[in-house]
Amino acid sequence: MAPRTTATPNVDCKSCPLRRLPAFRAFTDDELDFMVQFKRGEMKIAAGADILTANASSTHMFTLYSGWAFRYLLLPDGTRQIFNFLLPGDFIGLQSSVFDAMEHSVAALTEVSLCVFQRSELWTLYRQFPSLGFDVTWLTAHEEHLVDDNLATVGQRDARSRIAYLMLQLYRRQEHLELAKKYVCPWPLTQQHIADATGLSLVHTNRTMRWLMRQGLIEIDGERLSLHKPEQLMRMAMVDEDRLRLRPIL
Amino acid sequence: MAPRTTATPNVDCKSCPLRRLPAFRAFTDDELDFMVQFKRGEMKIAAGADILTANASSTHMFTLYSGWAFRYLLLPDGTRQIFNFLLPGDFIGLQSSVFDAMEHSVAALTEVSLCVFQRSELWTLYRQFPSLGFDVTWLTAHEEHLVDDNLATVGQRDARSRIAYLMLQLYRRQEHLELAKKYVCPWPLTQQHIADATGLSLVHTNRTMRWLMRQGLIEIDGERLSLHKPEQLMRMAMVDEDRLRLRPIL
DNA sequence: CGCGAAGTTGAAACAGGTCAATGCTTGTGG
DNA sequence: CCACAAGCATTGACCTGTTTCAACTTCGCG
Repeated sequence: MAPRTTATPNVDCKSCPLRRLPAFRAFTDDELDFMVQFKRGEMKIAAGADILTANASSTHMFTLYSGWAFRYLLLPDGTRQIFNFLLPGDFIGLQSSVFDAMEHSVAALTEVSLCVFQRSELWTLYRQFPSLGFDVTWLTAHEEHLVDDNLATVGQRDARSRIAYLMLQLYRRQEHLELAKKYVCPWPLTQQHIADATGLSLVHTNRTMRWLMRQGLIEIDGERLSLHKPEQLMRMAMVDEDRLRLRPIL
Repeated sequence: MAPRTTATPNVDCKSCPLRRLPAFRAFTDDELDFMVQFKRGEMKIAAGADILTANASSTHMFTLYSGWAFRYLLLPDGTRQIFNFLLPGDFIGLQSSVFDAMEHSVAALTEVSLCVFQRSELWTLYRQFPSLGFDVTWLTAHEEHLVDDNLATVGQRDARSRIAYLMLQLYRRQEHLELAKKYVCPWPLTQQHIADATGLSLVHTNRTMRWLMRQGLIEIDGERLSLHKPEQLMRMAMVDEDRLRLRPIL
């Protein structure tokens, strides 16, 4: 599928179902009015395609509306580090707006739909709606926090722990968005994605996942992940209960 | 040395020598006026002491004025992951302002002096000076980028590469601040810091550093690091020339 | 002069990486 | 409808980078 931009939005921000989720803070009418005209359209990207490419400057920014994406970097030796996975409501491309260009790329993991914003309008947003400017900072700080967590995972945890951690984190985030419940969630990742996110080799990722399955801790069937013993997984992954936050969405 | 706050600033923002560096963007008079009254005082923290502690909410934010600090997390099993090192001009404690509390801690690596800001005033900053609000986002995005790099390093590089990378990065940042030149720079880190930042064991960190020294690639004497063959180090660390950016400072 | 923090080194164990082969789907074109 | 290719998952055998344990040194400092 080719990327496609629709000039006339199919979804009006004011009636956006994503925005209505209890996970997201309510906007004022003025803020919503601004968002409506800030939004430039919508766009679909096929699974596997890049949304933004490292070192290329883009004139657009996006909010992920549906599907999964991931931020990553290709190193000179050909290995790929995935920094984190993006779920609906996540903002994409801020770095390319704040600096000239980004140092990393963003790719669609599944087919993805995006709300499109004009980079040149970002400054207007800061000027006219300080509250939205603050939201942009919030989202950036939040994403940094996710990367921090991933760094702690890759730096300090062993293979079992890393994979358990990743699964718990992605389950939690989906649960928060009401995309999952009862420790069962969509799971579009290949083992290669998991390997690249956790810094493990593909082979060892496979072995470790098989081990987790044999222990009856997890189960994967098709694109569906079940966490069978969440408490035990959490102990293994050394995660504490982490508070869910009310968050902004653009 | 006990933490100490001086009510009357010794350094007026308007004549701040740090701010004058070519690395930092020039502020307008209005912005400077605002900063003067935004700043609440100064503070010194002894080497080794925490500046901010995980899960504790602080009413303050800081700009690092002199010395080194680092952001870190203690995992339940006692290991420590250092997310990144902070140098003069870096902003500290945004996460604790944007969320309720931070998930990580920040410690002084050397003795440190800080400019102190009131968290409750942050909102005023966004409202009255969109340009400064944008700067806060800039700094947050920039820090995220640093963590991204560190994650790619820990996830994909081997021991030699990780340590070479860390040294090059810290040299570059110091050079940018005119704290170093000719591939020689201050180096207050212990091997334990390096180990915790790179996700290596202390012993292996030591062996790897010795190896780098025996190869004549680096030299450490006291608190001074020399990079003897920067091109070779860069190849080993797989770093490309990275552009230096004009950055804001608060 | 002695103590603690930081650095150094050897030896042994092991977690995880690499290489290589195999199987299982799924889609596609003849 | 079958054959074949391509992507993904799986497994064995072997190898090595890194960890662990333990000892010993060096240095700064009270």
